[in-house]
Amino acid sequence: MSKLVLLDGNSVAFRMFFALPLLSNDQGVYTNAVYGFTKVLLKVLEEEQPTHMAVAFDAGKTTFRHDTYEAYKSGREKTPDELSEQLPLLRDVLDAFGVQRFELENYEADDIIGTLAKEAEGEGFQVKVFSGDKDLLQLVSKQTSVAFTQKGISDVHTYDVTAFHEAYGLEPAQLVDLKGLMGDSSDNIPGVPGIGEKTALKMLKAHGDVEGVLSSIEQISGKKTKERLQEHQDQARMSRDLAVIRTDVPLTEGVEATAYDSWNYEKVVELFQNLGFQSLLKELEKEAGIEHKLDDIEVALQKTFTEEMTASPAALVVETPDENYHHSPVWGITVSNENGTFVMELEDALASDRFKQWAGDESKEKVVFDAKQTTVALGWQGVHLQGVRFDALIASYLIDPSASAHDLAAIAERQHGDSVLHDEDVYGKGAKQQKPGVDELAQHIGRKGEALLKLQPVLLEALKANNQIDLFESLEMPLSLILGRMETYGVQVDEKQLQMMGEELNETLTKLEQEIHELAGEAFNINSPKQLGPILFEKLELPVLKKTKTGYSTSADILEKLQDEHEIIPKLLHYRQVSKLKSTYVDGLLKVVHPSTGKIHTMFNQAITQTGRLSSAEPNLQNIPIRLEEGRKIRKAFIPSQNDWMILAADYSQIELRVLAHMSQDERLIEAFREDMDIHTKTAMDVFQVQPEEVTDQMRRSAKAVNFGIVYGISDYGLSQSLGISRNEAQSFIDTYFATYPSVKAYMDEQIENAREQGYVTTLMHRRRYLPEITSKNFNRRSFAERTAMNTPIQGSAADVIKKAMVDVEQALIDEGLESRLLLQVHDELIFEIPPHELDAMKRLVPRVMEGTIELDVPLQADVAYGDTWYDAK
DNA sequence: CGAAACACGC
DNA sequence: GACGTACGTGTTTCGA
Repeated sequence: MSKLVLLDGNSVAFRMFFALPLLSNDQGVYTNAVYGFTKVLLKVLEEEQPTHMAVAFDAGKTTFRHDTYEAYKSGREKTPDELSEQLPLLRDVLDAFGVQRFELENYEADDIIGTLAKEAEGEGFQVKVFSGDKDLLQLVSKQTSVAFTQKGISDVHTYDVTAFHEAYGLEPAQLVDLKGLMGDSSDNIPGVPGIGEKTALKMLKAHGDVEGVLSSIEQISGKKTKERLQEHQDQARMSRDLAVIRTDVPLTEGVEATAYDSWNYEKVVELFQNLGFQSLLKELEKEAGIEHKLDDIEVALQKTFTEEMTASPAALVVETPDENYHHSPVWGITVSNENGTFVMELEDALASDRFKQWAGDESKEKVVFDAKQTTVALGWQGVHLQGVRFDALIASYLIDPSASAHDLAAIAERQHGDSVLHDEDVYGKGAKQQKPGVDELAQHIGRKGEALLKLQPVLLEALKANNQIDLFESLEMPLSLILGRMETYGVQVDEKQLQMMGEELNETLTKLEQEIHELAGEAFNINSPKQLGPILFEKLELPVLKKTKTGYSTSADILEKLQDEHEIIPKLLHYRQVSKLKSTYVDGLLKVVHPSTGKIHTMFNQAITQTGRLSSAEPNLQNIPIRLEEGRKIRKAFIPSQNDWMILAADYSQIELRVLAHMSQDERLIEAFREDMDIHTKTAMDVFQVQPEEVTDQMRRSAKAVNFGIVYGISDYGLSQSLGISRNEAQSFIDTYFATYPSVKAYMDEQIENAREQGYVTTLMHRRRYLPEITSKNFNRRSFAERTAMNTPIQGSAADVIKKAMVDVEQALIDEGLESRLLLQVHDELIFEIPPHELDAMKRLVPRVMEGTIELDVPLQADVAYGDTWYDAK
């Protein structure tokens, strides 16, 4: 059967413009709307497989609708220049794809679509319309369905007759009558004042259409409604007419001209190159099965580690194909220096004393990508690596943490075109990963070594230009070695303890499961929100407070509001909590215990967060439960690795707010910290203007939430959610806070100003975060960038401080000849294991070093706790 | 295999 | 007038 796909060009481009960040290509032309439009087009062509296709555009400013109603679509904001300059490009896109386009003076795109759809229907076509707004829904019929993009590119809602009935309870043709009565503010269609969607729907269900309603005014209930209908009869008729999509537009060509065959590969490639659509080009190549070939480089496959390989500096690659370098095999080693590029099998390298000596020689300079991975991977092979001077991963991350893919291939591509293939393209991914033949492997990892050597001076220059040499050399590089040691050393886990807890949790789960099924009256999978939703909100008829895009929301904050509605709720909440503990923390941790040592070796990612914080993965040891006692018990399973040793934890008190006090120079905040006051109580006193003894729990809770918001850059909405208050109240809290601490306000404004002027904000130690969206026309994007501008210097500087403390603590341990070991970092907290005889020394040393690592205008404070397990270090 | 929903920490 | 709202990691379910 023939299938015609019709796309509303302006409205899709408009949606995409606001949905996507303001991208521009290398000539400075904005391309986000074109990009989004192209994505939609590609998707439509692939998924719909149309035999016929056309895109309609609005032409000119005025249409026949303005003849009947001058104010049609008035009051709309002018199309931003950034968008209108993209519209001509859409035509190039369509031409390259060989898609017919239509536009006609005096008519809107909607009318062209209506006309083509009608004609196609007459010829027995199946028709599908794509648009960014709902006006076109009136075209829905047996043969025609209408899809509109909600937000983003992938979120598309399709309406056929059935779906339309379900959504509106009307016939598609009645949509115009609906608009006739209720109007449409976006098109400035007046409708009947005072009549909204509810009333209009009710009347239409009873009387069919606008005429039907008007001729039975007497039967309409409600005096006001009656009066309004009487008074605005003509306006209702006119509004209805305005909403009607024409199906008789005098097009010069009809459906036969929209026949679609396929697109021309060369033309599309050229177009994408001009527009700078790298990712789309890649997709094209993949689909066309075009393999990315690079010219072979000269690589020497070595059996022995020769003298010429020891030249300094050298790039070193230790190829670990699995993401987890603690367990990954090593597929090969590259050394690249002035004498050439050399690749060795691991076994051959390990058999070479000269290699081990070279690796351990501090004076032999090594350039690597991911110093921690390289050092740790060699460490597991019994090779002690020293002399690592430059880590391209960390350099790239410091230069711009947002540069999404910090993999060598991507960095090399950015700096000097593609010279390294992506691991995925060489090895395959997931279950399909495979070790290639020696020659292919040698080429691949040889290229990595060469790229590294070339990259190093370029990245170094960029670091210099950013004033980040000190940050790089004195903070992040030393830190990466420390993190590597922490990871390799690992944390001891009491497996028996975990297993016991697992059994207890299982019993609780079985019991709760039974009770929940009983209360629900049927058995179902409690872990499935999709099954749980209907049970709660249909079967048990609990009030629906929030929906997700796929169904009912059953998240904890919603369930908490339903606590008293049904006794199943508390049990559900408990079930969720216990099930999380069991799966993530008991089973999850047991799964990653190293079989021979009984230890857990996490990986700290030093190059991922946008603020400069670390993250931890496989397992994540930065989110072990603490808030609720039941979960906190998990910490009993984290124990010292040697008999009689202890766990010692030291955490900074309010480090972010102290950093804020220092950077903003706010006198009240500085004073509060100098006098060591409880900061939330102090904030409550200042904001509510009360004496210390008048601060209620509620006041302190509110103040704490506001401080939390300051630290994490949450919005008025976020604050309102966490306090369970309205958005307005939340906003007025924030306003009062800023009025109370004017220097903080000034500081925040200054950060936003910085971001606007330089494009980025910085931390105490020159860490950087770019915020291009600070100038976005999209309110959300701009607001988010503004909050980020305020928050990143605070959170990022706090991250700087604790990172420096880690470097200092490690040095102090060496200087003092202590055996205590740093195990973990949890953002504002350091965790050690210590021999008992070092307890007194560590109790003094750790806070002293942490507090003294940097001098601010407020004192830093670190509190120490210790015990036999992590649980007891409280 | 990837997306969505949910939950844990800071 | 609506937008969709700290980050990062991990588990489970579910549909392609």
